[in-house]
Amino acid sequence: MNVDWDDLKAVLHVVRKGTLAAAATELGVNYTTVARRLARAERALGTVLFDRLADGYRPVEAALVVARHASEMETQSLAVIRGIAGRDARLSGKLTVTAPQLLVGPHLTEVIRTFSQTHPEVDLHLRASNDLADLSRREADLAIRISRTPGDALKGLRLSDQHSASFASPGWAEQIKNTPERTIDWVVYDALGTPPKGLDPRFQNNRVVMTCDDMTAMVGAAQAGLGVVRMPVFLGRATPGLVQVPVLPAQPYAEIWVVAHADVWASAKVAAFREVLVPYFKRNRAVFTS
Amino acid sequence: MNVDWDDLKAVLHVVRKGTLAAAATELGVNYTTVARRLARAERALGTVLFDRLADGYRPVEAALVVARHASEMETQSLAVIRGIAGRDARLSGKLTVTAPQLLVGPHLTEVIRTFSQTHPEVDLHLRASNDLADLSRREADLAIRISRTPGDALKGLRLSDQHSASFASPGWAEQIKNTPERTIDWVVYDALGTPPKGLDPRFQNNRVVMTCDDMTAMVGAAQAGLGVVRMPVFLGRATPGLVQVPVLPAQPYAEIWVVAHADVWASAKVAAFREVLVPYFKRNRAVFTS
DNA sequence: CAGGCGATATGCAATTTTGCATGTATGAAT
DNA sequence: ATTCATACATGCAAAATTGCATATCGCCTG
Repeated sequence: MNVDWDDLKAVLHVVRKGTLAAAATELGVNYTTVARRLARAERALGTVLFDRLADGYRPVEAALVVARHASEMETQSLAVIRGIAGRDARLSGKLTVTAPQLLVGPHLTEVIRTFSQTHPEVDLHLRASNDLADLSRREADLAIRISRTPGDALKGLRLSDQHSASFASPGWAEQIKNTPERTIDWVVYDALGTPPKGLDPRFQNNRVVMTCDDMTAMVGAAQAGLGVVRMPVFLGRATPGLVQVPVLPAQPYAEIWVVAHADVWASAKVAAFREVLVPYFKRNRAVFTS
Repeated sequence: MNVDWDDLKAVLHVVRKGTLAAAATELGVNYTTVARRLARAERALGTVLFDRLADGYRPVEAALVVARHASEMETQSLAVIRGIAGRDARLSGKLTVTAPQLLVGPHLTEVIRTFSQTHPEVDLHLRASNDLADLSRREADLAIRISRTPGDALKGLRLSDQHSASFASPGWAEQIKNTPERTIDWVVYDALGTPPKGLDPRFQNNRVVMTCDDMTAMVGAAQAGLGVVRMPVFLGRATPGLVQVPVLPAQPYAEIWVVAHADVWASAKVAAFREVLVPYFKRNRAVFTS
């Protein structure tokens, strides 16, 4: 009575994805192989695990039992990878950093330049991304996030306060200055849907002209003169074609954090990167706050 | 960054056993294979895991990290096996029962006869053994133990009280009856080392003639007339060539329990076996107590 | 009701993994 | 010093696993 651990992994992925093909893609093998691993697992456990349907493999209850434990095994295997990475004392090899796209251009490039001059042996990968890269799966070693929460198993350090303010094209700035009573168009986040709270009382007429789910796009819209956008002050100031407008006074915004999984926080490369990153943000605090 | 789970298993076993050959035996593969799996794991993790010494593989610290997590993976894989076995509703297939050797002859054979007549489809395996079969590893589904403790993750049911008393060969019985003042020789467990507490005050001269670590051997010694042995009453009464002697009055002894891992306790075959076992001991309570 | 899509099944060949046989090194016992 | 036992290293052939090409099945759409 002995099961192949990798067969359990196959069961786990088929339970998760529902089809052989999807599971195979995740596992990086041919789906035929997945089918055969399932068959082997069923033989080893002496029980049927899936109903073979025309539209996929449907797990029977026993497969859910397997998947529950296999999932815990996966957690442990990820912990192995992090544990090894976290003990890595070399200042060489791969280091993956993830950061919001908009922070990269104006700021991180400079941090990265300094870092790679100091540590030329490190093979630095940057994932510019807004989705939270999964630090548990070690898709990135270190993340720079605009958020107050470091997350559960993660360790973090606050890099900087931030303020936001309202920015728009010079045309809008002119109009707002000259005729503050005219309607002001806003481009806002989907999640909000309305112009921000805390507007200066001089400006009474505000409406939303567009909502959007991506700040890069909103910056583009603002540059094109579509309306006013609330954004972090570092971004508005650094974006050509935008000027600050007094509609929304500067107000606190989400802080900037650097976070990593606790297991890899102390590793040499991650620590070395922090040693460049933290002083940079300390020096440039004025850029992020009003 | 992806590790083969079975490679982690290889690391675990080599850490535990210290040599390729020993780990290979446990894994049921050739040691060459183990060596290659370690090499693959080291390549995948990008770190050396073992010092290759002439007298074995010595784990470096990173290997201990791996082993810690792999051990947890092993626990989960065992839980899978038990979880599947525990859901098994069939009254067919393999069922492994373990019991102390000395209970088998006089009693369990009858239980087994009844069980296998009622459930002829069950492939019953009996492991007569004194060492606690590892119910976590499912080396047995169900254990009959002489002990008060069901154990940690185990579920149990008390089958019977037990009393012990002193037994010896008819020659000794004669001598004890006629000349109670003469020295009485004892054969006792290693763990004790001295004649039992609670002797009848009529018998003042007692000495240990031999200590032993196995009850079967002690029974043999008693039959051969070496001395008096304290044993469960069911055993003394059922053993030809032994008679009870009044040196040690009957006194409580370890209870008889049936235990199983909680995961498999409710499975059909284990439940069915209990349904024969428990009434048998209920009916025969008098055989085990004085 | 024909055709296309998405999903699984299966035979066969390529590749990978495994085991065996043999060789080497080290330390303990004679 | 020699021998023996134990443990690892490696080349090669056998066995097992894998991927590919192709076939099949059911469903939805037009």
